[in-house]
Amino acid sequence: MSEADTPNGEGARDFIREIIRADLREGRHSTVVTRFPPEPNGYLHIGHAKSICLNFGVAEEFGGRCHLRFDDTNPSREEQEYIDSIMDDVRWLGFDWGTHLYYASDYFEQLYLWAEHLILAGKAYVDDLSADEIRGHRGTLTEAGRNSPYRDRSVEENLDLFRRMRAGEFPDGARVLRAKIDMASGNINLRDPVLYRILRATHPRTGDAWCIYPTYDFAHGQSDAIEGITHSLCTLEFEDHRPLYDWFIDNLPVPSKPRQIEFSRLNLTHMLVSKRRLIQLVRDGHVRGWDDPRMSTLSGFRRRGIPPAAIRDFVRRVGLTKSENVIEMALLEHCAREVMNKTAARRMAVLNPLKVVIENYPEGQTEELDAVNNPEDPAAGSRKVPFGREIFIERDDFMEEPPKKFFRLAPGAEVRLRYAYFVTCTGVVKDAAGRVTELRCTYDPATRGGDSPDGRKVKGTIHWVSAQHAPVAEVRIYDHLFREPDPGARGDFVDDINPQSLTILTDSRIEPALADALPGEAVQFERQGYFCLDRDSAPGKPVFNRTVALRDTWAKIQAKDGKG
RNA sequence: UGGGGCGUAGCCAAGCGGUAAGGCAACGGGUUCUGGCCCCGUGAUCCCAGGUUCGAAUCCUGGCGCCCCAGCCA
Repeated sequence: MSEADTPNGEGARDFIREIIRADLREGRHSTVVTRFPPEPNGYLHIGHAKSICLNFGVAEEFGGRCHLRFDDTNPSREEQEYIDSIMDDVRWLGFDWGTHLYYASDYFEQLYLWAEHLILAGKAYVDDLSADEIRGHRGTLTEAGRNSPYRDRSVEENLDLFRRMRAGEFPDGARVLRAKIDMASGNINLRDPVLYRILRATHPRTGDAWCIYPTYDFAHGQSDAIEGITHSLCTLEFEDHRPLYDWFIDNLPVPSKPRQIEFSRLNLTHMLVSKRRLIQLVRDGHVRGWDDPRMSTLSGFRRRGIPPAAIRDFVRRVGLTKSENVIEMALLEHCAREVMNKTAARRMAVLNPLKVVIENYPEGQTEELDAVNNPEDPAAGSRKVPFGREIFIERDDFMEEPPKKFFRLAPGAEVRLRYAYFVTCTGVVKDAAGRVTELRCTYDPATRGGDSPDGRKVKGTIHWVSAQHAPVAEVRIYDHLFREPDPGARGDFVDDINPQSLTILTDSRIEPALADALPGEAVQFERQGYFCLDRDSAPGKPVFNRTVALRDTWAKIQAKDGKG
C-alpha cells in the first residue's frame, strides 16, 4: 500500500490535501471520494502513476474511497486489451478499488436523459453544421465565434432530432448536439461545446447499442456526480474546462456536486510520457512492445524490474503543485536503488567474462565458500558458492597498463576474490590479435574466505564465478531510450532515440544460485547493478534485465580524467 | 485590452509578513571483503522594477518570461 504516514491525512501537505482538509474541517464533506479515470486507449505510463498514487493515496489517508472508472466514451479508439492492462497495472502499483469499478458507459442512459433535460430547458440544440463548418463558426483565440444558423431551433424540433439521432436515422457526423452557452466567450470551451456525436463503432462494453456517444465534457463531471465523487483531480490542461464542468453540474439535476482541482503532470528527462508518441514507438518498432523495459509505461517499468514501492516513493518525492516540471531520471533511479538495496539478494555474475587459471590451486579440486546474501539484511542469511582452479572475472577488472588509482587486477597486482582468496596476477595470455584471452594467477591459501591472517591489505575486491559451475546467461543492459533530456525538443523525437539503448550480452556467466532466480524478483549482481529475470527466459536459458546500475564513482573518475 | 495557469539553487520543492526546510544531482572527506550502502561537509535572497511596512519570497502596482486552449480526442 501507499507510504501514507497516518490514516488521518496528516502526512503529506500539498495544496490538494490542504483543500480536502479544509473541506472536511468546515463540513463541506464528511468523507472523501476520488476516482482514477483512465481512457482505455493505451497503456498506463509513469505520468498516470502520479494520478493513481494521488487519488488512491488521498482516499486512503482520509479514510475515504477511490473508484476506478474507465472513461470509455469514444469507442473508435478504445479496446478491451487496454482495460485489462490498466487494471493489472493499478493492482501492480499496489492499489485496490475494491468493488468500486465503474465505466462511464454504465451511465450512457442517464447521460442521454440529461441531454434531453438540457434540450427541454432550451440549453442544448441539434446542429446540422459539418465539423468544418462548426470550426469555422468557432472564431479564433482572439475573435468571438458566430452562432450556428440552427441555434434557435424549437425545443420540439431539437427533441425530435436528438431522438432520431439516437435511433440511427442520420449518418455519422451528420449532426451533433451542442450546449447553448456563449459563442463569444473568451473561453473557447464555452462556445457551444459538442455534447453528442453520431459515431457507429462497436463499443467494448455496450456493443452496438448506441450510435451516439457523449463527449468527455458531457460525461466526466456527471459521472463524478453520479458516483458521489467529492474531489475530481485532474491535470492542468483541463483547467479551462472547469467552467464547463461546473456549468453542467449547475444546470442538471445531478445527485451531488463534485469539485474539480487541477495539478501539473509528471514529466521525466530522457523519456516520453505521451500516449500518442508511446503508441508511435511501439507501432514503428523502435521498441519491442508496450512493456519494453525502456518504455515509460508501467508495464515497461515492471518488466525492467523497478519495484512498485520505488515508484510510489518517487511520486511522493516529486511533490504535487501546479508548476510545470521535468524530473530528472536520476531521482527515479535513486528511489529504485534505495528499495532494492534493502531487499535484493546479492549474487555474483560476470557480464563480460575473462578466464583466469589459478596455477597453484590443485587441479580437479573444488570447494564451497560462504557468501552473505544481503549485508543490509542479516536475516537473508548466506549461501555456498563453488570455487575451482579456473574462474571467470570481469574483463573490465583487469588492465595490463592500469592508471594510478586502478584497484583491480593488473600484472603483479593482488586483489581479493570476494568471499574467496587473495590472488596475484602472474601472467597474461593473448591471441594473435593481441587480445587478452586468459590470465594466470596464484592464490594465497591462507586467505580463504577473503581475510588475510597477517593483516595484509589489498586495494580491491572483485567478483568472480567458477568456470566449471557457471551457467551461461543472456543479460540485457538498458540505457536511456533517448539521448536527449528533452526528446523532440529540437525536431522529431525519433531522431533523438539512443542507438545504444539496448546492449545484449549473450555470454555472461552466473553463479549457480542464480539458476533459482524468480521472475520479477530483484537481485543485485555485486558491484554491477540490480537485475531481474526476464520473461523471455527458457529452462536452462536465463535472460536477465538490468534494472539499474549501481552508482559507479570509478566510472565517474575515469570520465573526468579522460576529459583531462 | 481573447481566456486560463505558472515563475524560490542544475532538477524537484517547503515557505501563508518576522528575517530562505528537505530530497535528487554535483563537489570534498570518512568508512568499507560490493570503487555499492552508510556517515560528515559545501550552495540561493526568492523573474524584474517600483510601492506599503520597523520588517516582504510572502501584501499592492506595473512589467518580463514560460505553459495550456480554436477535436464531432480525453
